[in-house]
Amino acid sequence: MVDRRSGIPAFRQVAGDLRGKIAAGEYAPGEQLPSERELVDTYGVSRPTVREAVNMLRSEGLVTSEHGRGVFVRPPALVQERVATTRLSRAARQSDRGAFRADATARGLTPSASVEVRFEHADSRVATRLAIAEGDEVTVRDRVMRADDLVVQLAVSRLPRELTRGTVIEDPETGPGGTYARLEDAGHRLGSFTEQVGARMPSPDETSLLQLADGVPVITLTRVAYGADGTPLEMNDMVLAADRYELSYEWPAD
Amino acid sequence: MVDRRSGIPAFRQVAGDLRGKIAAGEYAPGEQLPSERELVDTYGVSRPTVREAVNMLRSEGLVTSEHGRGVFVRPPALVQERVATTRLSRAARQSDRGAFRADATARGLTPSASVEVRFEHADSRVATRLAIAEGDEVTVRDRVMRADDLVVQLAVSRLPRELTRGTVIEDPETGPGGTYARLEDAGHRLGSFTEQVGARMPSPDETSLLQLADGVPVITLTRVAYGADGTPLEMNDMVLAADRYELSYEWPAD
DNA sequence: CAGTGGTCTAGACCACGCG
DNA sequence: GCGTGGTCTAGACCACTGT
Repeated sequence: MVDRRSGIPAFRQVAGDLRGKIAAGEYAPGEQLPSERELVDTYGVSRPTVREAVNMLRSEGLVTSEHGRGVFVRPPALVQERVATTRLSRAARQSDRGAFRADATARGLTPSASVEVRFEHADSRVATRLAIAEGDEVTVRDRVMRADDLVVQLAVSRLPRELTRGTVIEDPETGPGGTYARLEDAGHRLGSFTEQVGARMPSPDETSLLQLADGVPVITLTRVAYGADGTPLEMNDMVLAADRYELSYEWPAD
Repeated sequence: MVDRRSGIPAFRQVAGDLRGKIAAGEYAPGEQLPSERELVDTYGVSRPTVREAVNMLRSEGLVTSEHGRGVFVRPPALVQERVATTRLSRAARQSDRGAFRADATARGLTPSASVEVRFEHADSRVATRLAIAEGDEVTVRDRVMRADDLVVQLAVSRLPRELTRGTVIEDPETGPGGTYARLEDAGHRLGSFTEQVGARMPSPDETSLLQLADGVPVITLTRVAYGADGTPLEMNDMVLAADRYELSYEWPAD
């Protein structure tokens, strides 16, 4: 029963109580919560009030609701670690068809990807990152990556058109080692990488593409690959489901 | 006006329409949306339906509502970049009082922090990361970091008690260069760092502490500092507001 | 079929900001 | 005082899942 005189809104009290019971393990992961109509009786509030409480928990990622079935405590997602430094090593590049395929195969999943290649003119952000002039032509590889038919990652890769003309980088299929291997074939030896990491809530498009549950943010990742002389060769904007990935970096102390 | 026969819920149509107008710049950043009662007339739906649409946009981080004032388009937050490799260099360590203070000062902000030191016994996660036995004593430094009195970061640092006994690491104030400098003073030369990055929605506690707007996730960051011989010296669990930080990493291609 | 969550209404009253 | 968002009710009907 909620305390009417406390000044705390009823739906917050209900949400807080349920949250506490989930944290205490009273409702275990995967377990079903009492139905909304039961909660109405338990707490002595109306159904919209109960629903507002449940919505709160959903947007925190604590529960999911399934139409016609019930509301369930979300089991902790299995995160997969993604170690940037080793997965992009030259050795890894030579052994397989790009880092993504290598990762998935190593985990016993069947990787697949839809690739679409197009060409566009650099906007200011792209021009800055690739150190080219605004309006210069860039090759864009737009990829949707799946593991066992579940979309796990979106990636948009951009390169100065000069670097890709006449290479298979302008084909959907780039062959063993992926784009980076083809760049090195063409004489552009890789020198270094940078990655910038952020997080935000997904757009509705991303929610449906990545099949995200409520309350799951996306990790945004922008990688730039530089040549041995420091020239930017490629930038790659990636979007990952935050409940499925954890990024890992390592570097020497000095 | 919503289309009643489309099968798309009314609140989604309203949310979609508003989202489109925000994306198109029809409602510019910082600008006020029409009041809920106006939207009721515009779309021909009830007020709870309008509110559900607005709630959707809030949990996407697109708008904020201010009681008694109105609903406003959220202006893009100013992110501050945080380059892991350079900010933790030995040079940076010698010049100031830890990386956080150096960052804030460089940006013209007044840094402050509340530090609380306590001792606890390692649970399985901590034991694994620090390569000690479960139950071993660890020194815990619990910090709330502020820039101009705004809380920007939470950090919980843990070290094996053996390494800190008799050092100022067990005091709230660790002096120039912070914990890492004191570890090196004690003969524990740093060898490497690892950082694991994830994202999730904040708990209610974090929301109020970090003064997070709706629809803003937090970035979780676990750093482990290793000695030159590979022994873990410290682990640091950090929580950052995702709309205020962007992490940056760089490493050589091979 | 019964039970679940999903959508929606037409109100009511409260709390806050501002002129 | 007036307009704003915040909270809450007591229903109604729909859509989906299971038996």
